[in-house]
Amino acid sequence: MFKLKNQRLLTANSSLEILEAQYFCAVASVLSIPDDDHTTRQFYNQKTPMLGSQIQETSHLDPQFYLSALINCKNLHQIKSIHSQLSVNGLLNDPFLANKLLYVYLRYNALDDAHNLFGKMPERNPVSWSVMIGGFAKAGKYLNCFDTFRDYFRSGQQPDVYTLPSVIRVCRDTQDLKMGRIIHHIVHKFGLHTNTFISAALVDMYAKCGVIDDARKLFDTMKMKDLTTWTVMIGAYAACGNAKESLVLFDQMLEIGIVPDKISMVTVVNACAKLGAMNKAKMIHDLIKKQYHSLDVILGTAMIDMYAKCGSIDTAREIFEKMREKNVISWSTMIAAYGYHGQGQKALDLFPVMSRNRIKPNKVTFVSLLYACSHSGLVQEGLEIFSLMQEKYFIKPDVKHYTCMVDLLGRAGKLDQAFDMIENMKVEKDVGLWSALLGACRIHNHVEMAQKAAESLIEIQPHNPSHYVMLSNIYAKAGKWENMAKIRAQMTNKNLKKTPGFTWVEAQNQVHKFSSGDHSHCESKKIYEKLKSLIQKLEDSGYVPDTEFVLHDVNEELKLGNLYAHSEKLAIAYGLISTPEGTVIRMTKNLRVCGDCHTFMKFVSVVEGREIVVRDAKRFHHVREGVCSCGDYW
DNA sequence: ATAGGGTTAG
Repeated sequence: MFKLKNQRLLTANSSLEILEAQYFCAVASVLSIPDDDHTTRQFYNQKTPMLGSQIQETSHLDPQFYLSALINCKNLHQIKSIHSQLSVNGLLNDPFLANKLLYVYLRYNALDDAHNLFGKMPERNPVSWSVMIGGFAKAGKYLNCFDTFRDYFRSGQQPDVYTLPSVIRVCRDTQDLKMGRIIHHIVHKFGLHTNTFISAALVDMYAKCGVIDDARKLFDTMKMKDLTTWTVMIGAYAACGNAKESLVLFDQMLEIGIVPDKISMVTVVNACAKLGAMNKAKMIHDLIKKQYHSLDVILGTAMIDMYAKCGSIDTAREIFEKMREKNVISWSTMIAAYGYHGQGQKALDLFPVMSRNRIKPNKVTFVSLLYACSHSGLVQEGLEIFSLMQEKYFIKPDVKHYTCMVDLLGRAGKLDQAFDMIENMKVEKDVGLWSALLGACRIHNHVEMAQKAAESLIEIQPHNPSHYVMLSNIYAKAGKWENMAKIRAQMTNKNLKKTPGFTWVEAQNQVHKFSSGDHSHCESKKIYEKLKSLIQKLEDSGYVPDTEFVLHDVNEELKLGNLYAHSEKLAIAYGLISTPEGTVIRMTKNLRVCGDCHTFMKFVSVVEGREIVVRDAKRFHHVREGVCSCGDYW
């Protein structure tokens, strides 16, 4: 029998039970756990078969015992309790124990306690330093991290494979490319470039600092590439808008026999979502099904997003339903999916269900909800959500929430109300916000307000040609030729040229990329012929293209190219895809915004009866600065 | 003992 602190007795019969009880008593006394805490007791008992043999009656002075106690700590209070006992028993001199204590403090985000301990540690070895440096890096305490790294350097130590990844991580998180390159230099100087931890961190750093080519160069020179390295590179391409290359790399990785884990699956699923490539999506899904019985939250959420963006909202919902654990991101993803599929009411319906499941909405959830309202014309509902968010959930609207509201009000024709909202908001106004207003002005032909919006856009981004084109078009429409000339002159003076927008289409398991007036595709001739005949069919049935916002002095061919740029994907689809008659065209983006394109799509779907998946050009990073005329609506 | 990669909006 063993006695606990509060003198209650614990009975044990078999030798194993004696060990269990012994272990539990010892742990409980160190951690100040009451002996009637059954859950905790069960937890420790489970560990007993492995650890029991190490436990002795004199465990209070046994470093090994404290080590396991530290590993099993459940809260900061317990850690502090151990800390003081280690201190009393003079065990802090043991670098193993002290380092573990330091590490555990950091794991519970007790940065100050950790730093304190670090300062008082009688003996600091390289592990202590790397734990502390890593802790600062993870916590986002960049200056502290660099300072400690420097001190470590100065204390006569060399940078090593444990400290450098943390420092490189800081360069990544602060987007400090300059420092990143310096560290890279140091890595070479100390001959550490063969370490995969360091190289993978460097590849990641370059990628997240926006120099993807440097990342790739380093990646290509690496002799030993492990799964993490591949994952970093695959994710990097997806993030910079070249998701196609992500999938190429993923295939290469599989080919050389590297088996993906959940994290790399998430990365490639994300790439598929960005591409909107349904066939690829299904292949990845099969691969995942083979390897895993169930989806974890993150992988499941990524899959919901992927299927929704590839056009299959139903499969997205199925996965959502099947997921055992769902967090706020899973719910927001599903809500957003209904939003851009134009099913605003279904998005709204999910909200109370989410609350019933005790998931607290965050600001992104509300962006998704408001977005859903604006794309389904649910004005009243949107206004209600907007005030609910502030009054019940105490979430302050940021510029994205306001953008949804401006979009919502603007599309509904309540332009003055939208403008008032912009005037009165206390958040910094950005490009997206003014673009939303401008879009609404275009729909409702409000020239004066459009002018204000375009001017604001130019003020924020004086070097973005698309804003000048917009303003010029607005002046042209209003017959303000002098103003228009001025704007055109400004464009010439600043040497601004219009950059094309891109679209992608997936046909027969291949992803094709197009831009306006682009003849680079190998089937280009066929595509343009098909396009021409489609346009002819359209015009025969009374379709009048909207030439209003095309630059006025461009030649006819360019004009046509611009107007129908994004029709190319239809054309290629008709040239290359064969699907059963009567299948409807599935869009990943709600179409109700533009009568022209909608009419066009509907018309084509009736005439041709084929299925394609079209992706929204605006989702791609390198398109963001471009001008998409018709593409805006797709 | 200490180090690198993952999910939602825009």
